Amino acid sequence: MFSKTCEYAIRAVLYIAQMSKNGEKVSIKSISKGIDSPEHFIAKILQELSKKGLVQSLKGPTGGFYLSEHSKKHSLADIVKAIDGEKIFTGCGLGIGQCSEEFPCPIHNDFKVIRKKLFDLLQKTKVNEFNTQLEAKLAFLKKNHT
Amino acid sequence: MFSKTCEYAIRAVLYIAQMSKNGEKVSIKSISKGIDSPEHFIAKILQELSKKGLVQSLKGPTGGFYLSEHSKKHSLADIVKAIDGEKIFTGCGLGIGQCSEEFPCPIHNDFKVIRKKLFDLLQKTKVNEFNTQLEAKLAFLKKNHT
DNA sequence: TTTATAAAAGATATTTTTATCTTTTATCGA
DNA sequence: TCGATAAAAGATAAAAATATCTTTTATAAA
Ligand code: FES
Ligand code: FES
Repeated sequence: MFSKTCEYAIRAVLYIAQMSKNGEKVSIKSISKGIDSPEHFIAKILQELSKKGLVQSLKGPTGGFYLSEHSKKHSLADIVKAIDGEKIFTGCGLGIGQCSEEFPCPIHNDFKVIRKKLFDLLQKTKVNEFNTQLEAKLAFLKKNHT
Repeated sequence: MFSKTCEYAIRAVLYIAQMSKNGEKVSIKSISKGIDSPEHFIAKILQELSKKGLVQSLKGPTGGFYLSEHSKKHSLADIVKAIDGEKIFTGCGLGIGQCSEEFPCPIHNDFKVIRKKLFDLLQKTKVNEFNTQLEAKLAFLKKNHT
């Protein structure tokens, strides 16, 4: 569905949202452990998200990643777009050049409904809305939640 | 959503279904043109689908690809499983080890609904059900339908 | 001001996906 | 039986995704 990079990205942002909710900053090491991803790889991904303004960061001691008030309101769709692009939301399910009503692929009519539902879900979901669930361990960001 | 390989695979099978509906056989060259895919690449993919019994083939002059009565009843989900595996139907949307009710990721509850809808759509759709639409040019398998 | 820290940036490596090319095998028709 | 045809099989190549390592820069605290 999403690229691995994108999966890591979403999990990282949700992790940062939870861990920084009272103004703390979160290190790459902590994120890497918290979402079970390769440390250097998630660093690269966060660099990209930082450039695009989806997360904030500060260098140096006591530095780390956090979310501005604005960034807390970003949606999961924003992250997917930043990493994987728009294809999943607007592209043809069978990969013909362009999705269009005029020259539809065979599954166009059914597929566009599902694609829309996926977009709506990701669009309405904001990155800071899972903080309490994560805190209460009612939701998880990695397999080994021990 | 699907890999490029999988997109080609589905389009190829739909093309074969249409072109071979009266017992004709379809060459790789024809398929490659009909769905606008690299000739050698679609050959490899069809080899795989043939091994797995999703399409039939015959070598030699007048040879080519076709669908047995049984193969005509296969679903798009069967093709997706054969090429991309089950991940898209059963895997976690955020890529944590396993999707489970017990240790769900934050989007689990919403995501599983969409994943299910996608599966149901692909499962109920059989490869031979677009023959007349394709014939009538009401649906297309490539961008340049000229 | 110096030192330690942590992210940014840049370079490199590995793996997987996508694509191409060549040789072999099966089958048909002459 | 022979030659042409078309897919199967195997080898190789190119591109993209994933991952790692090293150096640089910014920042804070001592
Ligand atoms: S044309 Fe294929 S999904 Fe719209
Ligand atoms: S655990 Fe993530 S989708 Fe079920």
